Amino acid sequence: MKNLVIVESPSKAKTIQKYLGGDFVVTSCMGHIRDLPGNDKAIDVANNFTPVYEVNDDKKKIVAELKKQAKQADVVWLASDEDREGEAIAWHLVEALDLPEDKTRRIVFHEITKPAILKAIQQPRGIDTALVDAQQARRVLDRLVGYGLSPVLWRKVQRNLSAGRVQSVAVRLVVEREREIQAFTSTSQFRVQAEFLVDGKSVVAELPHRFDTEEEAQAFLERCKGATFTVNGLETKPAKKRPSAPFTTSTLQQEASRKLGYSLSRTMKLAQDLYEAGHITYMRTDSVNLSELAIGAMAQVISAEYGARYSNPKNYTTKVSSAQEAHEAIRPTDTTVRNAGTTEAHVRLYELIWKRTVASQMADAELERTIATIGVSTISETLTATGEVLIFDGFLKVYMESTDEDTDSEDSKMLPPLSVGQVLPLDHITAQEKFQRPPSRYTEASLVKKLEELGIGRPSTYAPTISTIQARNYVVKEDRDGWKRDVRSLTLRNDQITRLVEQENTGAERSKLFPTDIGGIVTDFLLQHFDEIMDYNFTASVEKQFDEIAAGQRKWNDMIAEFYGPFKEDLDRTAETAERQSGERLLGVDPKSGKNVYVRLARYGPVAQIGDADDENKKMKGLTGALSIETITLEQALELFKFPYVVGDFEGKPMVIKVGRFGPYIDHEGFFASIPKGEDPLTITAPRAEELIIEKRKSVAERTIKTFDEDPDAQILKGRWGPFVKFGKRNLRIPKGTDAASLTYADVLKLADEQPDPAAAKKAARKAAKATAEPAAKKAAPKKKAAKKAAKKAVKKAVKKK
DNA sequence: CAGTGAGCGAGCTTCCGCTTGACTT
Repeated sequence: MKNLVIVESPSKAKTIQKYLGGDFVVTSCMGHIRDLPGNDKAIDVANNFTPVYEVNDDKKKIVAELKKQAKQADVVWLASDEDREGEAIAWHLVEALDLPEDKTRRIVFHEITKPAILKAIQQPRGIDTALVDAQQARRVLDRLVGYGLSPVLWRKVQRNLSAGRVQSVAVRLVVEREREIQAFTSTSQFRVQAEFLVDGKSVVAELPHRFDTEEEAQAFLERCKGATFTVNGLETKPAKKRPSAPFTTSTLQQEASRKLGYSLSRTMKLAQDLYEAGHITYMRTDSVNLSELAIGAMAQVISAEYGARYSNPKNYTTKVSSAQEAHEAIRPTDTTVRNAGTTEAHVRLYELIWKRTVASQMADAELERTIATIGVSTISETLTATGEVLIFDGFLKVYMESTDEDTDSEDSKMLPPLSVGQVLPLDHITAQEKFQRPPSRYTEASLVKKLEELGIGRPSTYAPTISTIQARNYVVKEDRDGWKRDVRSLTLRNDQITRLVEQENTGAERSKLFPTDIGGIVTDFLLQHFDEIMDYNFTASVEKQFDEIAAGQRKWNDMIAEFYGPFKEDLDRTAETAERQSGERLLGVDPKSGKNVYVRLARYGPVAQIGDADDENKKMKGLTGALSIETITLEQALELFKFPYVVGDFEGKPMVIKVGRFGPYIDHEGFFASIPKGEDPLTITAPRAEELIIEKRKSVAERTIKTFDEDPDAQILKGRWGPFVKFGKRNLRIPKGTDAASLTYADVLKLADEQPDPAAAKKAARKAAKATAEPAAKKAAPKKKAAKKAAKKAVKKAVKKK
């Protein structure tokens, strides 16, 4: 073999193989191959923060294979991405594969096109060790921060929690936004709009200022009685709309969320599939750059399809300062392909990418905006009517970006032809009460947008980060019901003023991010003791230092040492002095018992408590639904203690309303039915409870394929991925091609025997760990760690085998 | 899933960023 080329992704390897031909073998390493081990030996703090790297467990096979191939090759070309992480991957490959310098070449390209690859081969270089050092600084800093802060949280707040440079700031954003919303008091104003009828067409004009009170609005309408309305001025201005830049990871996530309603992980999975099938370029990118080839190809498609006037070839420059631009923007690999993808969801995402990319290469839309000033004979103030006419649609023919804010500005309409001095016949004037909107809650995608603006996180981590903060229960993605409020309006028609009070729904949310109590408590705790890391500019400031390291102006160990000194002091001081955080609040006094009522975070979550901590007869109830420690009232807390109660009898047995870990439910002598969110468990009626029990029975029956007389704990059920056997607490898989309904109890026992029991495996692994650890414990501690690791592996293996 | 919450204490948890599959009830 003459040449071995190593890239990061197998799909990329396949494409490049086509461009390079027979003298080259192109293969992939699947991203990072080595990393710090997950223990406290990973960084030798006392020795200049020297990191210890290990080949990742899931990369051992790949590394072995690459090593073999590298030995046989004359030249090894390291073609990992052209950024900090990519440079580090190349360096780790040199180290892990023992590559001799004289047969190793480092090459880079930021687009996968034949000319770019061939050019790169002509310009090989060595490893940029300064850039590698910048990556090491990044890696070590993140480990020190994450593994430094998390244990403090275990001690001071709750077990299994985590903190880190990226996730903790993401949570902070959600927590602070929620507090802004809670603190927001919505004031209203009256907006005045007049509607005229000109040749059967409606012209809507607005008073530029709003009234704070109904009385002022009323007074204004009174003054408009009997007035004539005349066009005082007409002004037309040309305007342009520009297409948006092609997609990056973050903008794709935002648009797929807004236009298609996809979650981050769904979008990324679909994009990955399209990428692997060769339909789109790489989907984890921060660049809006398009290759020259792509721009040329698109110009042809646009001219052919829409006419030359619609084509406006151009490249975009990124506005994101943290961008490393190792790849192109996300675009179709072949613009002539209008449809791609195997499922409806894939097709829709591809279409979105196609339209966005093509639109980016099209001409601006041209508009004409008209502003008419309308005088009112009885007063000095004027009304304004605005209209918009599309002169040339340009890129709008293909694509229009949507926005996060669902503004209630009416669509800009066309105005009928008007002339100065023209008298407009009034149909009516309405003063409508308009409430100020509180800041909007984050969606997954808008939180990513915010993080990107702050330079926090990378395209490959946006979706996982948002998943992590939900997995840790710092943040929940939920729908919330709104509430009704009165909206007043006054309408002047035929010199008569009528007043109307209508109800509107407000505050309803869909798929928005809400902080949990634990999210709030952890954020406050970290802000109090580690304000530097929680600062929204922390990442930007360390990034600047990483850049200095990359430029060779600074040694990475020095930078880390400078950071770690004060950080370690904060860690130690906090561990020693900080009290355990429970978010406890005293709500007031229970009128029945005269005891204090508290809310706080207990072991299994937030609780309300009647009685002080040392009260032997204190009572506790878990907080349910949307109740939170921060906002719960005394009345709401006392309501919780009304459970459990009997709502009525059904089939001779009582229906008891209870609140469990997963919310309110009906206990019908051991048969459980949840009370849906949005229904108040305190006012539920007996007939409704019966209905819920019957519904639940039906769904259980539908789910059940077969039961066994021999063992009521064994059932064949329908699951999300087809039929499976529920065997006590275990779930057994049914081999492909087996008719689930025909399984006998003996078959079930056989399946149980064949398939490993993860719980038992875990137990066994623990035991094994203990057995090996105990004799070693006398001598040396490190061996104990090794045993633990072995145990962990054994569990993983046992579970995997299944 | 389904009434938990004391106290003791063993054993455990955790970061960010680069990649795919394997797997999910």
